[in-house]
Amino acid sequence: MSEVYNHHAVEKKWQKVWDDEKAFAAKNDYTKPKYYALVEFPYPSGQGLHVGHPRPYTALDIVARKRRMQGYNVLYPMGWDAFGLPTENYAIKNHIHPKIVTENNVKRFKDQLHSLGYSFDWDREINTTDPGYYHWTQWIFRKLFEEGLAYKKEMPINWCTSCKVGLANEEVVNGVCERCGSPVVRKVKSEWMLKITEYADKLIDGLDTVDYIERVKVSQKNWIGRSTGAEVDFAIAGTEDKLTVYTTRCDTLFGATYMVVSPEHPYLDKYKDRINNFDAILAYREEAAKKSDFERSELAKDKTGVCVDGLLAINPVTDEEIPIWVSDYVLMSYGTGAIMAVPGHDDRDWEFAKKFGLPIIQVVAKDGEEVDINEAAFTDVATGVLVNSGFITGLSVEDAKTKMIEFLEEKKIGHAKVNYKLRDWVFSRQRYWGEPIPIVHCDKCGFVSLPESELPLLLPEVESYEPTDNGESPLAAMTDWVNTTCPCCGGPAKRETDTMPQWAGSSWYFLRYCDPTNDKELASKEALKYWMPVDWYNGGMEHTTLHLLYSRFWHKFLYDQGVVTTPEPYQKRTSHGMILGENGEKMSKSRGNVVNPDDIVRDYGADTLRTYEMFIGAFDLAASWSEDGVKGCRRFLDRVWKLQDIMTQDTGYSKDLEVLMHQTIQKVSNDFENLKYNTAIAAMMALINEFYKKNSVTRDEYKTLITLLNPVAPHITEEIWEAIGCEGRIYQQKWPEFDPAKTVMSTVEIAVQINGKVKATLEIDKNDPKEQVIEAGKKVIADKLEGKSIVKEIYVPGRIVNIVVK
RNA sequence: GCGGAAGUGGCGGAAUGGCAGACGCGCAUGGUUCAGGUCCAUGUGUUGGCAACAACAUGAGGGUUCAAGUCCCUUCUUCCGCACCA
Repeated sequence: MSEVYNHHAVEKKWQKVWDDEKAFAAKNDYTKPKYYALVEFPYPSGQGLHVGHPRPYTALDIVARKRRMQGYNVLYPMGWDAFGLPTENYAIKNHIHPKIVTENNVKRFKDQLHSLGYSFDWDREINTTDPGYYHWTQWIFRKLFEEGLAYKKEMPINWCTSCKVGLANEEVVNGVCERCGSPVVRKVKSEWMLKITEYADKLIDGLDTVDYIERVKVSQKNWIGRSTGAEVDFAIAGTEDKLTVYTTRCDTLFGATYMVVSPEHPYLDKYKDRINNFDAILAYREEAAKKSDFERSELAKDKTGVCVDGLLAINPVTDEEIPIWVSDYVLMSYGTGAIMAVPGHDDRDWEFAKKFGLPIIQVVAKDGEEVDINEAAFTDVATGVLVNSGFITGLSVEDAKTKMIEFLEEKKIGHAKVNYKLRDWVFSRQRYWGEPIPIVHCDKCGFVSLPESELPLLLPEVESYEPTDNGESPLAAMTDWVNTTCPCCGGPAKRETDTMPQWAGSSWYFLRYCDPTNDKELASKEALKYWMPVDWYNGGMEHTTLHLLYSRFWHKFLYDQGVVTTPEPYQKRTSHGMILGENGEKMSKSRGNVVNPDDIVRDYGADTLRTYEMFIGAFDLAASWSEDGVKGCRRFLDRVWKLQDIMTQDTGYSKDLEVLMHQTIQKVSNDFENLKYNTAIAAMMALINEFYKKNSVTRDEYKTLITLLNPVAPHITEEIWEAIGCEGRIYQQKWPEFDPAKTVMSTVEIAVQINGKVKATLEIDKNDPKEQVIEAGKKVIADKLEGKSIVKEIYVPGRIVNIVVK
């Protein structure tokens, strides 16, 4: 009899063996076929690993282990995204240097990951806070600056009142700080910006060349928000100036009965002498400025505005004078900050016109039906036909747009135009624990980047990491660090004191894994050429419009610079669902439903945790934790272990299980590729149930089973491999193969139906001809066919006979 | 409002248009055990029936089809993004 399976001893034993053997180190042999599997590297928080982490890590560990068994040179690396606010806040509170906090957290995370038996190549471990790493983060920033893609701009930013730091739009959630939940207000500050908008088209178009799950592509496209339309100039009566608007519906130009400009529109100041109610407009602008973006949109239902008294615009196709209004529903940050209002055919304009009694006229009618535009705006593009619109009357909306653009371009009063919702990326943070921005400001030369030889620019030691109330980084107080000389003219200059956002280090880390210790370049050309692109990248949906988009942007920039050799960083992107608490709610301390993976590893073992997290449900959907489910997986592994007691020394597969063996190999192989880990494990459970039913398993059947199971439960299968006296290590074995011809039984049981309802079953040979099977089927249900007339007979090979009767 | 995902037993969840509920949990009965736990066997969608069996079942309502959880239309609910983007 085999001993009871002792996960403590077995797991420790094999983890040490794998370490000693450097079992999972990627080889620098660039002649072998490669496979690069990647999971998002964690932020080493003080809480330690969460049971959510192992889900994606295990999934790609399975892929990585399987690929090695298939003969690939596999790169499956891990590292630490270690700059960031929680560490800094902890450091401030406990008076410990963030570097020490990070070291402690990393150690804890690493121990935890190690205890789970992942096949990471720890020789390639990276840490974004390591100067040898952020050297190259700064190098890329420098390059962005040199190419004009990094610029400093005075602008209203999202300011977190508690973190005392500016946030990117992506980091503001429902008007509060994504991280701490404190309110976010607008504050004008001078910030470093990255021109991600320059890459908007490339970021959209590149999506057609990669294998990402559909919802990731859709969200990135929506976030970038490309819209095609036209810019149109409206003359301002009595001036030489034009008020330019952006519209996606230039076909409705004849229906523009007024205009609206954003409260911040520069023309308001330019023409203040002509505006009779300028005080009212200033008051309105102040009101609007006080509101955060969130409040503006929260109050969206109730439109507000002021008419600009003294300025009139001229509709360029009707030549009629129309009023100009100011309203905060027009955003200065999108389009031109001004719109033409077509209340008949735009819901927002309609609402505004109703409220302020502005004229609503119809210029689009529904094809063949009456529409009452006094009841609601008519906005349907598909069925719209132009009316009351001069030279475009009678055309469809699409045709009218084309014709109108031709007209505008000919008259030089407008042109086709593409706009994006995407904004440039606010790239500076007023914090200590981030990469210093390698720029100095010189009164004579302006902003100057540090020469490459001065990189890395080390983060200096400071006395206090507290952010300052005036919004300056703690670095600003270090005058002897701040004051420097200009690399350009040698005169006095000041260093930039803001640091980079957390997203900087993670925007290129996958490149560093290819060549992690290189001190001459971010990675050698050779290494990049061999390893890139990442073949399979799995990560959270929450990063779709943040890290995933940012890193694609940086990578495309580096591609344009000739630094990397592929236009896209990731060939395939998948996403895992969240692990919820037992009660189906999100795990959180306050809900008291947090499960610590250490406890599970201690009580049931790493293999059980891995198996359970893969078995819990469809990989891409959220799943609730269940301790009973964990026990079930442990029971399965125990049953795999105890197969040793019924193993025979027979070779090959036994006759009666041969088909099932081949089917299982096929199913497990396919399911591992298609994120269907749960059904792969179910298939292995079903297989061992058959072994137990027979009360025997041949040596080869057992070897195949544990080889299939090895990527999921690497420790126990390694131990069994050794215990039953097999040569070498199981991780070095070849992935089992199946013979497609042997995945089908020669005899099958089919269902016999009358009118689609099963009435009997029938054993047939799969090669029996159709007529013979139908006859046999009719025979089985002969009594039920009496007195009925047969209308139709259907045979689905190997599945069903259906007799249709009246 | 727009976009995305999901609604199937007591629970987690399976089902290239072809026998709905694989696999697991839980539960029930029996066995092993001094006992509890473990482990083993059998059963387990609902309703009716001693039974064989029959009828009903994939959020709701229609449709296509010999055949629908799956395809089409209408509709309800939940979750997650985005949200005055002209």
